[in-house]
Amino acid sequence: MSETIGKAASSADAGNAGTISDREIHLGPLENYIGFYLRLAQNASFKAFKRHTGEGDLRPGWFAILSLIGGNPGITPIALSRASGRDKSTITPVLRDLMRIHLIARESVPGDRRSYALSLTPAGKEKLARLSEHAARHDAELDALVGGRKAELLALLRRIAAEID
Amino acid sequence: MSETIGKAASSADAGNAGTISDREIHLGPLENYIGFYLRLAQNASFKAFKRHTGEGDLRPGWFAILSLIGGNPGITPIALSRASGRDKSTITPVLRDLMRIHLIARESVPGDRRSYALSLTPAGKEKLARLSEHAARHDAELDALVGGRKAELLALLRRIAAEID
DNA sequence: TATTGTTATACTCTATAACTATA
DNA sequence: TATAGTTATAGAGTATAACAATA
Repeated sequence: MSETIGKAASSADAGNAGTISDREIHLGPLENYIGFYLRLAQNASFKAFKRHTGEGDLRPGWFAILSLIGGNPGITPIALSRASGRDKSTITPVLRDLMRIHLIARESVPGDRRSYALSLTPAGKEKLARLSEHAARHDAELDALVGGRKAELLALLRRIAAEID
Repeated sequence: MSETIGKAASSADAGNAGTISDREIHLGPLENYIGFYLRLAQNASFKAFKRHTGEGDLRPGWFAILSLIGGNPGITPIALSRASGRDKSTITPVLRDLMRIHLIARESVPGDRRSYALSLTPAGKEKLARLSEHAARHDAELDALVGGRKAELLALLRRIAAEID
């Protein structure tokens, strides 16, 4: 019924008369809200991911995009935006950055002059490989936490991602 | 091995020769990354929450804060920041906003002149009650999706939130 | 008319660092 | 010295709306 988040639980209780100390916080309804813990978990995971990769030169949003282009040479920006679950307007600047440092290349597509096909450059492939190592290590950490219930967790998260909204 | 996110799966295939269409996107390693789906699920949940409440006058970050103050009258900003898993510097502006529209009140605490105790005003309690209805409806939607596995999902998310980082 | 991609703009969440006033 | 709170600043993620080019 009473809980504290993260490391704060172990901090000392100041023992003030009328003040609520860390140790006795009531989360109330929040405690059973999936949305609340989804935010906490995602935030923690994001921070850990940045720590694992950010020391180098990765920007957090890049990995999924590079990975999708690497796995789908010729993919268009619009398909990319759908696959990554973001609006197309958020893809443009990422692609611009990746182009600027020559990790990806664009090529016009014969059938449709509005669009273009994306692919990784050799440097992009190298970078993706390096990032993948970091990402794999990161996800291994998550895997260790969820133990044998990873498949179920993924299934639930996928369902939430797909069916809500 | 092949998957598409969200509603894009049902969009028409343009049938262009060299282009990757929505229907055939390979997520690759991403498909088994907890972090990837954590982001998608959290984002979907967040959008749905905004849709449920945002029509009114709620700002997304407010609910958790109001809820924590409501459940812990006299709580201090620093305890609030720990309970909500955010840095103290992110709490200040939220409290300022909530003060400005008179949903919360502050009172000095006898033992420590650096800090102060927070509580909901009558208007704050009313607002929290109204928001709680929206939030409950939102979480009920999530509950329906996860069915009988809510307890396990919460346990896993809590563990990720607490032990990563 | 609808779609692809870009741009402009804005909002939210979050953090770090430097500061003050206390403790 | 260490902690509570504030401020300034910055960065990531995301979205909407309006636009040009093309379908």
